[in-house]
Amino acid sequence: MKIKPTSDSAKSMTGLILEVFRLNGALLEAGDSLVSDIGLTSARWQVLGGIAYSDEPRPVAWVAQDMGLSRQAVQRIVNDLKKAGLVELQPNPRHARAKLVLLTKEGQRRLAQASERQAKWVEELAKDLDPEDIANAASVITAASNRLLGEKSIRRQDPKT
Amino acid sequence: MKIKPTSDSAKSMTGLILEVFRLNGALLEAGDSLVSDIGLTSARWQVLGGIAYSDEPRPVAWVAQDMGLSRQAVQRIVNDLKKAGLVELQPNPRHARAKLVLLTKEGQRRLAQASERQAKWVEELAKDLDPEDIANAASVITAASNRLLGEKSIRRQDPKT
DNA sequence: ATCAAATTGACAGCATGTTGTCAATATGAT
DNA sequence: ATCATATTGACAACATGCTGTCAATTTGAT
Repeated sequence: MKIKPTSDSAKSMTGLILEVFRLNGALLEAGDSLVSDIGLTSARWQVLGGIAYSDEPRPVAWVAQDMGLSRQAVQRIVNDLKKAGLVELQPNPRHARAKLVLLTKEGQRRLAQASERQAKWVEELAKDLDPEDIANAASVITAASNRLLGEKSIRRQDPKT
Repeated sequence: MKIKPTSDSAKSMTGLILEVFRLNGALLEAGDSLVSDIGLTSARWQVLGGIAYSDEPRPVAWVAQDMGLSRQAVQRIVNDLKKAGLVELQPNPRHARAKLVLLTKEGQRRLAQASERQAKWVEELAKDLDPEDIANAASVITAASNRLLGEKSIRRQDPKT
C-alpha cells in the first residue's frame, strides 16, 4: 500500500480530536457526579441553567433555541423537571399552548447549590494551569469548531425546511 | 449576593470547557455526515475501527475494553454491524461463548473508504493552523482530562464490584 | 376578516450509551 | 477434581439526544 503523506497540522489535529473526545467524556462524567447527590444530572442541570438564564420566563422552545439543543430534547427534560418539582409552568398571555417555564423555589435552590459546587470544581481543575495556555487552547478549538459549523446554516430547530 | 472571586485560570477554563462541548458536537455531526453515504455512523465507524485495530480477531469484550466503551454498547453495535454484513463471528477455540469478531470483505471496504475520506477531511480541517498551536491545545486538554480521570481507577467494564 | 404559514407541545420511533441481571463458560486456588 | 470467582453475551430498563408527524394556536399577508 502506498504511504499517504500527512501534513504535520493534520497529525496534530488528529491527536487533538481524540483528546477532545476524551475530555468531553470526562467532563460529562464529572458533571454528573458533581451534581448527582443534588438530584440532578448534567442534562437537567444544563436545562435548569438555560431556564434561569433569562430574567423573563420563556416557553420551552425559546429556551431550547438559546441552548443550542433541539426543542424536543429540552421539552422532555423540562417535563421531567416538572415532575420533580424543580420547574413549573405559568400561563402565557401571548400564547395559549406555549406556557412559560420557571424555576420553583426548590429548583433555584438546587441550581444555586450546583453552581456553587461547580465554581469550586473549575477552580480546582484549572489550578496551576496558565490562563494564557488555556485561552490559546480554547482559540484553537474555537477555530476548528467554526470551520466545521461555519459552512452550514446554524439551524437548531425543526428541520422542517 | 457577595461576589465570588474567580481566578483567571478558572475563567479561561470555563471558556475552554464550553468550547470543548461545542467542538465535540461539531465533530460528531461532521463524522456522521462524512460517512453516512457509506452506510456508516460515527459509532459504527468507531467500532469498525476498533475491531480492525488489532491483527488478531478478538471477542467483543476485548474490543470494548480497548476502545474505552462499555462492553454492552459495543456489543449492540457489533450486533448491528453483523446484521449489516460488515462484521462476522468466528468460533473462538479458547472460549465457546466469546466468539471472535472480524471484518467481512465489505466491512474492510467500507472502513477503508471512511479512513480515506477522513484523512482528507482532517487535512482540510487543520489547514493553515500551526501544528505547534494545535499540539499545545492538545496538551492542555490532556492535562485537564488526566486531572479528571486520574483520580479514579480507570475501570471500564462491568462495575459489578 | 380570511386563510396560508410558522410556532409549539404531545407523541412516537430511532440511535447511542449506561447499568443491572442472568446463565453459560473459563479460570484458578485448593 | 472441585468449587468459588471472573468473563462473556443476551436481555431489559433507563437517560439523553435526534427526527418526523399531528393538532392547536398565532401571526401575517392580503
